[in-house]
Amino acid sequence: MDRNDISKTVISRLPRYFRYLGELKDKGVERISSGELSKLMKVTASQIRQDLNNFGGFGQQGYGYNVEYLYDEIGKILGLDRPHNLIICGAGSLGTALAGNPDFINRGFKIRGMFDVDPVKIGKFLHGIEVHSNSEMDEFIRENDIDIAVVAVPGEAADGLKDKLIEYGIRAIWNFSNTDLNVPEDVIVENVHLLDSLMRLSCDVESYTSKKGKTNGKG
Amino acid sequence: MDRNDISKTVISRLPRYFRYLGELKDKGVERISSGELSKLMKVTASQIRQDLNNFGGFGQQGYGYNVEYLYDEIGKILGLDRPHNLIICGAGSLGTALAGNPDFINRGFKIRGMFDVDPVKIGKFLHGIEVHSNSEMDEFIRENDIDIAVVAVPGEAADGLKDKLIEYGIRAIWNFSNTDLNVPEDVIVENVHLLDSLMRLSCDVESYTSKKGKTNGKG
DNA sequence: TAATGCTTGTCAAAAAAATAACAAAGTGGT
DNA sequence: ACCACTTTGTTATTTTTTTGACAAGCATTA
Repeated sequence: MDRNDISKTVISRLPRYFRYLGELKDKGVERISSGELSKLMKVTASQIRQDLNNFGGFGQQGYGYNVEYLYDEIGKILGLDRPHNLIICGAGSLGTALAGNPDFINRGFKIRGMFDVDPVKIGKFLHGIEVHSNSEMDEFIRENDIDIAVVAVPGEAADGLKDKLIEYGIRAIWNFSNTDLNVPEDVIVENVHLLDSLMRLSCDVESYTSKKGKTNGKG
Repeated sequence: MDRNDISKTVISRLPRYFRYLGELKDKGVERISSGELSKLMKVTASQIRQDLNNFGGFGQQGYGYNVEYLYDEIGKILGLDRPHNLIICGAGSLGTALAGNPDFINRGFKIRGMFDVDPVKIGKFLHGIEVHSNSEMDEFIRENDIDIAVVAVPGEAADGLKDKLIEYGIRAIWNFSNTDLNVPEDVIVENVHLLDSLMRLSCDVESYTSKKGKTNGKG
C-alpha cells in the first residue's frame, strides 16, 4: 500500500488521533487498545484499526498499541519529525493572532517572518516576529528556507498574493482568506474558511431548532 | 424529504455554494446552469443538482438556476435570514481577531460582547466591543439573547468554560480551543482546530514530496 | 404555435467509506 | 509449557456518497 493511495478521509483524521495520543502520553498512559481509544474518541474501534493499518501494523495482538510509539509514528506521517519554516502574509489582527499561537511553535512550525503592505507596520515586531515589506518576500523565502506560507490578507488581495507566492517557490499555502485559491497541481492549499465554518454552525442551529419544534410538546 | 434527513456531507458543502453564488450575484450574473457552476467550482454538475435537490427544486429546465433566488434560498437554509447574537469568550489575540473580522457582521453575526478573566482587559473595548468579566456572563447571555458562544480560550480553560456556557443556556458553540468538547446531544459544537488543519497541510507536503522523489528524473 | 435545443430532477450504477465479523497471534497467569 | 483471554490485522458486508444517464419540461426562436 503506497502512501499516496491512502484516502483524503483517512489522512484528515490523523491529527485527531495524534491529539488524543499526545494527551494519553502526557498522562503517562503506556498502552491503549482500539476499544478503549474508541470510547474516548467516540468513533468505532473498527475504524481506528483500519485507519492505522493503512500505514502499517502499529499494534500487537493481545496488547494493543504502545501510546508513545504510535504517537511518534503518526507524527512522522504528519511530517512533524522535521521543522517547518513559515511566513505569515498579512499583519492584521488575524495574522498577529496566528503569530502568537504557541501551539504551532511547539509542534515545530516556526514562524520566521511576517509581511504587510502597510508602511506603518513594516519594521515592527509582533509577538517577537518582524514585519517585512512585500518587496523583500522573494529573497526572504529563499534565504530562510520557507516551505509554508500563511495567507491572512483580505479576500481581494489573496489571489494576487497567491500568484507571487507560487512565483517565489512556495508549494504549500495555509489559506485564511474567504476565497478559493486556484493553484497548479503541484501546489497544496489547506483552507480555513472561518465564515463557512460559522455558517455550518448557524445551519445546524437552524435545523436543530426546527427538529425541536416538531418533536416538542410530546416528544 | 425532511430537513434533518439530509446528510452532514451535503450540509457542509452549502457555505461554499453560498459563497460562489454571492460572488456571481455581485458580478450581476442573473442565471447559471449546474454545468457552468460545475466548471467554476470544480465539482461535478451532477453533485450540484443532487445537493440542491435535497432542499427542493430551485432550478428550471432549459433555464438553469436564478442566482439571486438560489442565493437567498441557501441563505435561509444556512439560517442567515435572521441575525445571530454572539459572545466571544477569551479576549486574547485570537478572540480579538475574530471580533475584528467584518465578514461576520456582514452576514448577520453580531458580536455583542467579549469575556475574559484578566482584570487588565475587563472594561476595555476591542474593535468597539466591550470586554466583560466572566461573572457577568450569565446575565449578559440572557439579556442580550445570545445564541452562539465562541470559545477562544487556552485549551486548559475550554472545558470548564463549556460547562458554564451550557449552564447559562448556550446551545451552539464555535470552538477554537485545541480540544474536543464533550456536550449533551442538544448542544452543537463546530470545531476550528487550527493545529489539526496545519498538520493536514504538513502531511500533504510530506506525501507530495515523497511522490516527487519517486517519479522524479523520468516521470 | 410548433420545433429545437438546453437543462433540470431523478433514477440507476459505480465507487468509496464505515461497520461488522473472525481467524491468527500475542499476552499473562499458573 | 499450557490455557484462557485479549486484541489485532484483514476480509466480508453494509451503508453512504459520488457519478452517470436520460426522460420530462421549459425557454427560445421562427
